[in-house]
Amino acid sequence: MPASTDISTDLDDISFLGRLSEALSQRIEEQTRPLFDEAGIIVPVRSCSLLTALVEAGEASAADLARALGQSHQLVIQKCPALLRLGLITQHADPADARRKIFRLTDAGHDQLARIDAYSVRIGEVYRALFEEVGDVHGAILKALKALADKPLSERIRE
Amino acid sequence: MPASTDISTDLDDISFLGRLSEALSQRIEEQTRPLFDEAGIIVPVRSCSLLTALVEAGEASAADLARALGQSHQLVIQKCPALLRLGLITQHADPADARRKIFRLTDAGHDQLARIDAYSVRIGEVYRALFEEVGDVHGAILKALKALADKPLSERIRE
DNA sequence: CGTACAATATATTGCGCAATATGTTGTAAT
DNA sequence: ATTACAACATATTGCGCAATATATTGTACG
Repeated sequence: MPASTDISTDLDDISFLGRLSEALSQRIEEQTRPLFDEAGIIVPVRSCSLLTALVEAGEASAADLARALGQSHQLVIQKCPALLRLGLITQHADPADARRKIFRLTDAGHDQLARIDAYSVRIGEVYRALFEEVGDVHGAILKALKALADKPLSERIRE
Repeated sequence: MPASTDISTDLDDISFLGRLSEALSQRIEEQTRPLFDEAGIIVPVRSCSLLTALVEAGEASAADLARALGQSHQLVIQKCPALLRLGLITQHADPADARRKIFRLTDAGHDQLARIDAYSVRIGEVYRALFEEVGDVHGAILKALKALADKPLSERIRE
């Protein structure tokens, strides 16, 4: 367990917001894993979206999935071996294009997605309640992301 | 450069907030490094707080720094060799306790902190302006962190 | 004194991601 | 047809962090 004590909230420290948001990310991930374990979900938390994208596509290559997810296709390829080992996906040669290898969900993969799906409504409620409680975290982060994309810190500091 | 395209904002996905906050953390870090390079700051972005804690303490062991920073002392010890190599800190035996090794800032280390310090006022202004623009991101994240510490996701989902 | 235990430092290993490099196969231009 | 290039898959390497294990030294207590 990471040391989850104080985090500097000093506005003059350029990284303080980075540290805070990273801490939130970690906390969510570390609270998700036990939840998945209880529910018999063996999918790596970081690969859920991959499976979701795959079920939506029916079948897809690593490059397809990467495009769908906005990730690098190297990252997708790094994640796939674990999913293959867990028996959640299968890999096939593409008869039409020898470069491509096609992934498909197995029955076990569908089962896992169904288990995840069983939580989705409740999860939506939980997050909405959380935002009610603490304010619109995700809206705020989205806006901050966009603002920093439009005008990076370096530019802001020069003005 | 990480693929910085779309990120799922689907509330029903338990990890969406984790991904969002991680993206923010990454964006800040990747915008900080070039800024540091311009300013002749060679400190690893993630080790700034370590140097700050060290200058405040005057001298400190890895365990001291870990306590001050709320990090594991293993992590501190992992960061120190790089700072030693960069000539920013020195390591000394503690005459009073052979277990402890004491770190001190070198002149170069003080110089680096001075360079960082030269930005701090401006950085505070930039963040305040950012929060004016997009809302109180850091307040929201802090509250979310606290809320999840008080009542974890698993508990919230069961209710 | 000696024995258990606490505190410290450190090495090792594993995980997830980024970056880079390589090799293969399709495609388009000449 | 050859040549160049694009797309794809994959291996390798490195980074930062977490977790574990180990060794050393101090401390407290019998």
